[in-house]
Amino acid sequence: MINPGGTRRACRTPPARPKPQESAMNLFTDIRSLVLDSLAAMQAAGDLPEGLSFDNVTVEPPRDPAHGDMATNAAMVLAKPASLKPRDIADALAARLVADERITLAEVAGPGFLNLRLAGGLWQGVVKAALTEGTAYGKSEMGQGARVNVEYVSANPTGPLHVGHTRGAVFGDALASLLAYAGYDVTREYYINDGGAQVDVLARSVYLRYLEAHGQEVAFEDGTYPGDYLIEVGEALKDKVGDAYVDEPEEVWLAEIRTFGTEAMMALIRADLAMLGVEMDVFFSEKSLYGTGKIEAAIDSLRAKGLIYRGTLEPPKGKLPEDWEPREQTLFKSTAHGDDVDRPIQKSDGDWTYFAPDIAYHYDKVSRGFDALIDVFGADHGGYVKRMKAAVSALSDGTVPLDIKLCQLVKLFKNGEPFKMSKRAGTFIMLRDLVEQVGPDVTRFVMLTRKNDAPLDFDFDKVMEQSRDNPVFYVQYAHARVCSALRRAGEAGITTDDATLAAAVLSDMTHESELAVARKLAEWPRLVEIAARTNEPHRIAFFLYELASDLHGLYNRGNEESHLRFVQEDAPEVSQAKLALARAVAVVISAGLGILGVTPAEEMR
RNA sequence: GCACCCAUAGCUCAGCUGGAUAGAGCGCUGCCCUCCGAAGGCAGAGGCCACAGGUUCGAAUCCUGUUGGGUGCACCA
Repeated sequence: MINPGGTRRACRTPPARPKPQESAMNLFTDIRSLVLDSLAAMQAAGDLPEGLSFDNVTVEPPRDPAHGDMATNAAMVLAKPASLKPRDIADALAARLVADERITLAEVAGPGFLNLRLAGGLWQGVVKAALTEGTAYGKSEMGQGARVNVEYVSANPTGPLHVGHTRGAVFGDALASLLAYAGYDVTREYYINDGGAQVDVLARSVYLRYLEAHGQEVAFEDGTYPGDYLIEVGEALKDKVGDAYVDEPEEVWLAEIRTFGTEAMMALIRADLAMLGVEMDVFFSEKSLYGTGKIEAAIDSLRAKGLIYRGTLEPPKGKLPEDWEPREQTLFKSTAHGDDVDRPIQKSDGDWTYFAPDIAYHYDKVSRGFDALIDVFGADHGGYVKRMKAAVSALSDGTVPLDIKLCQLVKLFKNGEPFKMSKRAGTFIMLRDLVEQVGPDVTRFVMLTRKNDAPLDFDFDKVMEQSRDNPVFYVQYAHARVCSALRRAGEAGITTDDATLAAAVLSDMTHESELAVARKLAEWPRLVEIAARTNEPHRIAFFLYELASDLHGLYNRGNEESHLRFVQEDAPEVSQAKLALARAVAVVISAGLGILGVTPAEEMR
């Protein structure tokens, strides 16, 4: 619907073909290298002592663009270890920097900042990089191909996904894409909790629907799932086995129906995820850990490190549970790896606790050779973080970092009023309902406009609104605007393919509104690295919003100053220069939205 | 009682490895369509960055404590 073809073709941003040697263009790292080289030269000349660490030297965008294009803190960071005045270092550094053709001005400001003004040609380089590299402009090599496992969703296979799962699904998926973009080798993984008591409950619930399919009246008591989604599972079971289980006791059918039901639920969940555009690389079954010696192997590994023992835990402080009694259990000495108390891995009856298979699962991940693990949990699992980190630390001897990202709750609103969800009243909102109502793009983007650890208000009405109030439309509108301009230019007979635009001369691009856009574009590769380093994909969403804002500002400026317009029918070359910048914005928006899993609109309807 | 997360404009939120005069949106006030898409833009008002100490050239950011809110807390997942 968005993409009927024809002239809009020119606007699409295909993933750039892999380049021979990925020469990731990043103006900030380029200039930082220049600064470091200059500092080294100062050392060689005796202006700076030897043996200084330059690790804390940064080159970053200044808070106020009036200060310059970039700023470095080098003088302030080095003043103390070098026993020199910041001002003196800054002056000497400035003298060396301006000798480089890329730096037109370097002035000391404030407590010792060095503000840099860059040669105009550098902006041309940024635009050109975006146009020739396409959405690969901004890719980083910081990951160096390290293997990262991102586990997310991992909802129990007992029913369809609801809104709570949606946030984790979107977050995990965007994080995985972000890390891939930053040069990591990413595996997206889902842990199926198909080994515990809750799948027995599922099996019994399916059995009731099965009896119902045979015309029996059934009652859903406490401890069974009454959801309608099991009706067709019961019917499917009837189709498969006929009346074979109708009058049989649980021992006969439980195991098979458990498998049958779990598979049906996973099919449902996969379909839900597909609606959101989420595709996993690996579905890992908890059940596969049982009876295969895998749990025992993981525990043995810990035992070999002296971290398993028999003991009795202290009762929790404060309110004592009613039925508390001291028990001797098999414990994991998680306190040796930063946990608050040791954790039981076996119940008093000898069965494994839920923690044991989780240990085994993470042991498996470590064994598969991942360099880093990331778990995405709901905030209600916050109390679980320390023991899981302790387990991975112990299992990998501290060599494999585990980062656990907690996603806070999603609060639904309608017309500004909290939307109460109730399973009984049937007003519980499922992922499917949400996506069908507002679409995958809106769902995904909105879920990413908040830090993962901050609660999220999701207002059905606001999210459908097409205004600046709604960041999705705001960003997509910017992209569509560029597409529109390219279309019009095409109609005016101006050549607008990326290769032509990349060659356009931008030398007269001097207006502040244009420079603001160029600076923002230059910041993209840097932002990608920051977002990847912190595992925070929301930074991408905020960046895109700001980039869109700069683009809209420039566009509207063209209404007052016609020389800024993207399309000037009587001046094809000028148009191409303007369009090159605009098109570069579209490319970066396209790349950013690609990471978030949102399709860039070529036209607003 | 303990642990983890959070506290920034009237409201909803950004804020990078500690950096300059703390930024957006909404709402409020006033402007901009004979002008490339006004689904947009420009300008203005609005702050004790919860509080108190500490670290340092420099703290919304790091540390300690306090207050207020969320989540979790043996034998369930």
